[in-house]
Amino acid sequence: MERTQDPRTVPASPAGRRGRPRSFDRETALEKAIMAFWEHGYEATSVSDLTRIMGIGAPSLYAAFGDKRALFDEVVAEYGRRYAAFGERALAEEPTARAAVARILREAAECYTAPDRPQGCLYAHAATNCTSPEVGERLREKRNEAIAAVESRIRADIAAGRLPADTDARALARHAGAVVQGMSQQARDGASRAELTALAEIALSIWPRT
Amino acid sequence: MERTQDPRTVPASPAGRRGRPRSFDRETALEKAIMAFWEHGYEATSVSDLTRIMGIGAPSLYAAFGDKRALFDEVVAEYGRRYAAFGERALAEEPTARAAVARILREAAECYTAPDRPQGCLYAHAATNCTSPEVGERLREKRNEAIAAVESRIRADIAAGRLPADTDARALARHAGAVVQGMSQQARDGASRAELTALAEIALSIWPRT
DNA sequence: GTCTTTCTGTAGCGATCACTAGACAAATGT
DNA sequence: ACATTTGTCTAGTGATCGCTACAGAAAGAC
Repeated sequence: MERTQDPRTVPASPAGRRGRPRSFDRETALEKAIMAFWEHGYEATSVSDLTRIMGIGAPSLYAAFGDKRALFDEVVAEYGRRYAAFGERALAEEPTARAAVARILREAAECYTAPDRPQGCLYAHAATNCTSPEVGERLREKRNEAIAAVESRIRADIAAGRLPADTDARALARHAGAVVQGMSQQARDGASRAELTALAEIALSIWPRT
Repeated sequence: MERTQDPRTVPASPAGRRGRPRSFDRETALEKAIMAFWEHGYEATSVSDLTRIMGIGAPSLYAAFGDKRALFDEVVAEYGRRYAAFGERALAEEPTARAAVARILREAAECYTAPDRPQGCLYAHAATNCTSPEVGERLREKRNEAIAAVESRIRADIAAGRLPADTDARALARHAGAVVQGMSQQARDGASRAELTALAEIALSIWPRT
């Protein structure tokens, strides 16, 4: 539990590592995998797709990442850190639930239509209709956790008197979540950034003005 | 072009049809296929899944429906007639765009959480992350057509003076579409009918009171 | 140098995919 | 009766799936 670090996640070459060093950069390979899963989803991205896109052989992929499922788990985690953190940041940094949701909707419109990236949200689309139930369940939890986080932020505002006491926090959170999820779908269906932004502004008008 | 009717779609047994009659009911087999594709999506439903669920052998399936792709096309068409027609009906029957959208959102909450049926909307989920691009494109068109239909209904109301002249019809239609699509996702993620109904009522509050 | 360790490339594993050839079964037409 | 037409069944097609055995290549340890 001291020197034993998982050899798969280690950068391979720096001092102490014996044997032939890895011939590819693990991080950039993971980034390619993120893009592939993001665009085509878990099932529709085959291991041979991955090896071609990542530029490595299958045995190298399995040595570095475990198996397809473990690679996807790592992709989901890294995607969360790199591309889906704007939600948590907004909830943490904005002074009110309304401001947080407003920022989430606006940033979602931008994030989901960023050029040179797959459109929409990986959490929403990469594991729908999944043969492996656990993979689908993993992203389902991510979606429900996101809605629950908004809900508890709303509850905090209600408790602080910033929102009416009879506010239906759960429904309000589900509404925000539904709009975000619908925006992701529409981004994949070809909606422009301007269209999603206009959509988001309309959705925001349900919130009582502060 | 007169007596030649596609033998695959004909009920098989009534007078005039020679040869061994079909040993299963084509309509109920199609209904089973609808449920299977609705629940698991196009790719995740294998032909052997279908033959097991429909209770027929693979050659019978291919003789009666063509191939997997043609069966799915027929499933989509029948699903549209049986389960997704509430949208068109609302747009045709309600006196205003607002009333139509209100009815669509409320009926979607019910339709997407009907017991003993797959949750959510087949159009929204059955062909995401699809290996075959045409299949995915087919349902994408359905989704975009639905939004366009709402948009033109809104434009009619604007032209008739029932909505302000500066109303952004496209954004308003996309908003309604996003809410419906998000409701479908959340139904699949476990939301109850009551939760979706509450969500829908909130979304409706963006519309100016008539 | 040689030994050990680790990674890479080839080549192929068994399982499943969508799909079908061919033999038999069951109806109608004459 | 018999021929014709059509459906069903068994059994299997080639292709692809995720994954890996094995041999050779490239590094540190001695």
